[in-house]
Amino acid sequence: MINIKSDKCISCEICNDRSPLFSLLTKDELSVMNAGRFEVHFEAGETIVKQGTSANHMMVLTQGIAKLFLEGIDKRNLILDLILPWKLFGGPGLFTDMRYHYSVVALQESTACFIAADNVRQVIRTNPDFAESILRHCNRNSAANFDRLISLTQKQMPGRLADTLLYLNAEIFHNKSFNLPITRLELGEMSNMTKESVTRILKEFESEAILKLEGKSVNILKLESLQEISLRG
Amino acid sequence: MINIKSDKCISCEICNDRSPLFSLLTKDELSVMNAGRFEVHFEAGETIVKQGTSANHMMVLTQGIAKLFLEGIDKRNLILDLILPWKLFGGPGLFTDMRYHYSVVALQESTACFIAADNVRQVIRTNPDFAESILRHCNRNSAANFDRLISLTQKQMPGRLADTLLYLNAEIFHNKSFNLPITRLELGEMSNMTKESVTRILKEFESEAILKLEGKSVNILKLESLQEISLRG
DNA sequence: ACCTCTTATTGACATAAATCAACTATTTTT
DNA sequence: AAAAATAGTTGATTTATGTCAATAAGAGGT
Repeated sequence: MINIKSDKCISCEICNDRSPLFSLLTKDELSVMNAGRFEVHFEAGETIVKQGTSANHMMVLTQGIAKLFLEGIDKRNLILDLILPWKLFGGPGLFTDMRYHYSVVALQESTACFIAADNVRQVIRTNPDFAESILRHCNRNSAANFDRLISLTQKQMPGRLADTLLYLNAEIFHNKSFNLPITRLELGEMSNMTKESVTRILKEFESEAILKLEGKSVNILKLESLQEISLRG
Repeated sequence: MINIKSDKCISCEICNDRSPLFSLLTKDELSVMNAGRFEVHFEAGETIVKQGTSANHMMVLTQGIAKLFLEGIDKRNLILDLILPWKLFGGPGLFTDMRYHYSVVALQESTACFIAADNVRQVIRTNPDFAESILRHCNRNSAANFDRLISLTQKQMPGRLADTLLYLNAEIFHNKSFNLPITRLELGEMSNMTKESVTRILKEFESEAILKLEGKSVNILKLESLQEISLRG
C-alpha cells in the first residue's frame, strides 16, 4: 500500500473509534468500507480533491487540516469549511452527477483516507441508521449553507468577518484564542471580501478591543461584541 | 377531512402517478405515507410553512405555485425556489433540529399535501431506493446552493438577474416566454438586488433586444446573450 | 366608476467596498 | 546570508449598487 503511515489506520476500526458515523456499522459493514480503502499523505498546498473531477470516493481527514472551497469566477474562491481530522467530505455528487462539487486543499501536512463511493452506497442501503446519519450530515450542511447565504448576501463586511471569526472559534478551535492556519486572503475568501478589507476590519476590531492580533495569532477579547456585530449585519 | 378537494388526492396513489419519488414505494409503504396525510388549500399570499416553526411534515404541492425563501435580516428575504406541483419540500431539518429552515408562501391559490415526517422517516428506513432518492434530492439541492452562492457573491447585477431569468426559463416554465408569477421586488429577492435595480437592468436587457417585456410578460429573445452575461459574471 | 393600496419606473444622490499602487514584513528558496 | 517570493498594511481613487423621493400605472375592493 502507498503512503500508509506506519501502524496507523490498519483498518476502518480506527475510524470506528474516532468518528461517530462509523460506530453505527457492524463488523461486516466496516469490512465493506475497508475494502479498497487507501490513505494518502499530502503536503501543505496540495490538492486532495479537485472540483469537477470524477467523484469515486468519500474522504475522511485523519491528520492535518484542509480548506474546502468552491472555485468560482476568475480564479476567485469561496471557502466553505476548514476540515479537521475525522471529518467526512466529498459527499455532494455521490448520488447525482458523480463529480466533486468543491475542491479541498491541504493547509498543512495532512493525511486523508479514501473510501470507495460504491462501498459507501452499499452500506447506506443495508444500514438504515447509517443512511439516516448521512442524511443528517446532509441536512446540517444545507442549514449551514442557508446561514452562509444570508451572511454573505445581507451582511456588510464587519458582520461577515465576525461570522468567520465566530465560526473559527465555535466550530474549529473551540477556544477564544488560536493561531490562524490561513492567510488574510483566505479569511477574505471565507467572508467574501478582499484581503485589504480583511486587514482594515481586523484593525477596526482591534481598535475597539474586540480582538488582540499578532500576526497569525488571534485572541477574541469580546465574544459578545462579535456576536452583536454578526446579528446587526 | 378538511379542505380536501372533491375527488382529487384520495390517497398517495395520485402522487405515485405524478412524482417519480413515490413510484419507488410498495403498496404497503404508500399506505404508511398515506396514514395521517392531509391536504390544505391556500389563498395567494398565505404561508404554507413558516421558517423556524416545528417541522412535523414534508409537503408536496399538488396545485398552484409558491415561493420558497429564507427570511433574513430586517425582513429581507432571499427566494431560493419557486415550487410547482409535485415538488417535495420541507426536508432540511427533518433529521436535525426538526425545524423548518425556510418559509413557503403561496403565490397563487394552491393546495399542498402534508405527509407526517415520522412516516417519511419510517419509509426511508425500509426502502433503500427511496432513501437513495431522498439523498439524491438532497445532493441536488446542495449543488444548486453552491451555484447560487457563487452567483450571488461573485457576479454583478446583470449576471445575477440573467441567472434568475435562465432559472425561470429552464426550471419553471420550460419556455422562452412566460408570465411572471412574481413582482419586481420578488425578482430582486431571487437575485439579491433592490426592485429599482431590477427595473433598470430589465430595461437594459430590453434595450439590447435580449428581452421583450410587457408588464408581467417576459419573452426571451436572445437566450445565448443571457447565458453569456451569466458566465461573464 | 371611484378610491385606495400596491407595484413599477425614473432620476439624483450617498456609500460600501473594490481596485490600484506603493511600501513593509515575513517566509521560502538558493 | 542573500535573494526572491509571498503575505500584510495603508492610503487614494473608482465604481457598483443602495437609498431616497417623486411620479405613474395597475389591481382590488366598494
